Amino acid sequence: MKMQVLDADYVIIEDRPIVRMFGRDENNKTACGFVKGYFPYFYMLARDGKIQDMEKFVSSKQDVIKCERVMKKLPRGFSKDPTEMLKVTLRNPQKVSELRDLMKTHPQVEEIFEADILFKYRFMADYSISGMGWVDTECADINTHTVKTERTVNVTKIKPTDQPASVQTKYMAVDIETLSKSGGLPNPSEDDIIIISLAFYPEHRGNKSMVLTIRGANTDSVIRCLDETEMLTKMAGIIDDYDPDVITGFNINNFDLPFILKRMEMLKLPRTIGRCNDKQAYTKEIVKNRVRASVPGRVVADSYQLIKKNFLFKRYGLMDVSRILLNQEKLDVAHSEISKLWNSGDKDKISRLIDYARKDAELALDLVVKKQLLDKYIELSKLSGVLLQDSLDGGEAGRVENLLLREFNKKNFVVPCRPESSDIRKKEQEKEDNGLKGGFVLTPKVGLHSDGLIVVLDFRSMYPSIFRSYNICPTTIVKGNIDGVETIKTPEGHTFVSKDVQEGIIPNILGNLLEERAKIKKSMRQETDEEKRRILDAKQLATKILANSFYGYTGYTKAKLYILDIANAITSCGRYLIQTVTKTVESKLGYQAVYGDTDSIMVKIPETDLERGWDKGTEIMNTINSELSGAMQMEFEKLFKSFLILTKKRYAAWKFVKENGKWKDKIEMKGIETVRRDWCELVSDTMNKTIDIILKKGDTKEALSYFNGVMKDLAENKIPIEKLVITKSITKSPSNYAGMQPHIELAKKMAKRNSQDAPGVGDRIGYVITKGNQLLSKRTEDPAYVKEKRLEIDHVYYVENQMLPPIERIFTALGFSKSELLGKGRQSSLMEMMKSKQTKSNVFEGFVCAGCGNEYSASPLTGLCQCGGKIQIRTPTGATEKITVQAGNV
DNA sequence: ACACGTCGGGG
DNA sequence: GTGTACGACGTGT
Repeated sequence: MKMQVLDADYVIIEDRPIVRMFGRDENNKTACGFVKGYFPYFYMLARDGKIQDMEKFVSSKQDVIKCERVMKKLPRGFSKDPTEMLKVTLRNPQKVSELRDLMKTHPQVEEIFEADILFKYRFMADYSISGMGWVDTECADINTHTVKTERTVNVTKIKPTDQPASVQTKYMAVDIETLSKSGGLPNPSEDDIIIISLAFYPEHRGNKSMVLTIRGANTDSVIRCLDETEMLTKMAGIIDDYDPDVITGFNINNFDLPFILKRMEMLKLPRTIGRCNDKQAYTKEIVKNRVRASVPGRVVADSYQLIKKNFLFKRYGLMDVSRILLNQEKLDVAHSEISKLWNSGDKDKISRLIDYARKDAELALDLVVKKQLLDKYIELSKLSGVLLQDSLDGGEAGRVENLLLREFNKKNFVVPCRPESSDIRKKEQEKEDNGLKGGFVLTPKVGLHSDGLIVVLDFRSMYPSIFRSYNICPTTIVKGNIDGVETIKTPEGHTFVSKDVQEGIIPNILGNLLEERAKIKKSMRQETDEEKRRILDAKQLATKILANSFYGYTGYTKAKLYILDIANAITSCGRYLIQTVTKTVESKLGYQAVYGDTDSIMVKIPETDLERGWDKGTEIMNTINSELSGAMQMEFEKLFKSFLILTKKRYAAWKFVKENGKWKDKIEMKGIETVRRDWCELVSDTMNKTIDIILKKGDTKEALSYFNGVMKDLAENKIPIEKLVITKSITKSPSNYAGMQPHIELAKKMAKRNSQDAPGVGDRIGYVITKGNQLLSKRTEDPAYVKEKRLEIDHVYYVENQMLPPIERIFTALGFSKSELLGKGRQSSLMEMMKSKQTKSNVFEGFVCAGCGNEYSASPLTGLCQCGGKIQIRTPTGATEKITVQAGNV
């Protein structure tokens, strides 16, 4: 039997572990393979070579079934030869941590290795099995009541294999409706579930979705239940019947699944909604307010969490998300409406609620299926080895570690245990003291560059390439002196043995990943099938993500292979390289590098024609690359027609790329936010428009006058109130807020006016700021109320608190002052004026009256001479310049 | 600039 | 389960 590994765990039968692999076989049948006879083990290194003492002690321990002397290579620091250590094999995985902790206190134990690896991952690593990977087995079918899969086998041989056929993954979405007795969010210990909706892909017995309810009609896809117990029992039955691989839903990890499981527990129903009868599904609070669900044999993929990780939106509600991503509308029912509809006794109203619930499940499903949200995670699992569930929930460190374990073991190295919390504190301290310096950021030539093109050059896969070209790895690092071995020194003096002596494991992994990525990208270019291209794209993205994780991993204090010297070696090489390139560009080629960050450089060329700029860019790239080693190369892929840089890490550019011989343009922004949830729409609109004018017309004055116009409209109440609405949400009952918060004050006000329709806990509330002399929080108002009562908007607030902070940054970079933004004319302070005059070779000497010629060393506050004449600046040449001096500026 | 706390999604 | 622990955005000395 061949099968794809969707999930894995183990059970103890007759005091022995049995590994279980869940998935689908080559005939698309759900399958479970039992593997017997595999046992947990770990390694111990003796202090001062006193291995026999340690051996004697540990072999006497209960549950130790084997104790062997083995030759293994140590993971930290280069050593030519392996070291003798003890491999301890146990009967029961659950006893490993106990024995490990005991041995840690033993005086003859120097270090323990690989004693914190999950048993399923220990097994998978030893047999080179990856999550979502395929295995080929020799096996015998068995009958058992412990698992529910269509095919269950005892595996006698297992090895990884290529995918034999495409299987159809089954997805099911869940959504529940509940009523809250207490107001606020429903609570499973007191509120019951009234509706459960399920959506299926592919369809389930001809149904795209089904709804379970305890009120309303009984139709084809609506099942009327007597009570909650029957409803939950039927739900479990449908899950068994449909047997999904992936369970999804919108925020199921933090709401629906914990709620369902808690209700099942309270109603004493078995929570065996996974693929086995001996383990129940459960949810666990990881950190406060963060719950993770686990269903044996299946994968829980929360569409809300996936979208939040993969897309940048202002809001992540199901309503907003399905509108943007699916172009579909949610059937909106306000929370307060749910109980009204439910208790109305009206068939149509209840069926509206049922439709609403059905649609929510369908949308949650569509998000995962149509937007292919799992593709990337499936590829990350295949590459790194972790199970799909862990690819979805876990971070980068877990993936890197899983891959490192496999590759270290293949080359006869052992992997250290995860550091204890005391070690982590030490490492954090060390990191703080010695520091981990990041990339080099070129001081930007602030302002707008539109008088020529900007050639943008990037190092491709900079950090992974540095690992490779300097053979950087925990296994190759050399501390102190080493004789007779060829080494490579980084510019900052970190030393590694050369590749010919021993190739580092990380450089080797990265070499494979980068090579794989290049291959995938090549086949992508030839692939015409849309579906296949998408998969290839997910694959290349996964190789990139994984390759880029290694640098961060070495500087992560909780990593098994945290080595600050390595992280620093990487960044220092990066800084050296980008600075070398800058020198080449500026000294040798004579161009100006207007900006650069870590692995990129923006070069200004005196050329406005895109085609000629492209040739020039290619020429610059070639010159740079001819001076770099083969492993480190720069790429030239884009030109900026105009470039507005505000500060380090903040810029906007009008980007041009050549695709299939055609130019494509786009506004690219870094570090400049135009959308933020606490900004009203006017801010985002104005910012985008301003940046557009600056970049596309290169006309800063027009941008300024556009902005002045908006400010004028604001002052004259010409801006539609919708554009001024600020939205925040109420998270707890208004009386529980300690401080004064604008939106909470409004909620209170609205409750006083009309308690029925007032926003409550969990609601989002939109407000505007009105004029008045009370505290700001007291001047928040409901936009509808403002319209109705014709209240005045506090435009000063909107100018100072909303519009200016972000937009001022842009204009300051262009040399405009705040007063110009406000449309009051140039009004820079005299101090600034003096400074700027001095730099322009006109040495400032004082002030002189344009009327009577009277001299002043400081300007009168009025800006006018006693005679009434205008004050001007006096310079040694006698030249004067007209300035408007206004009171209050000195 | 920085540390510290809260909120998000769901009904 | 041989185990790990969110991230963005807000406020506040």
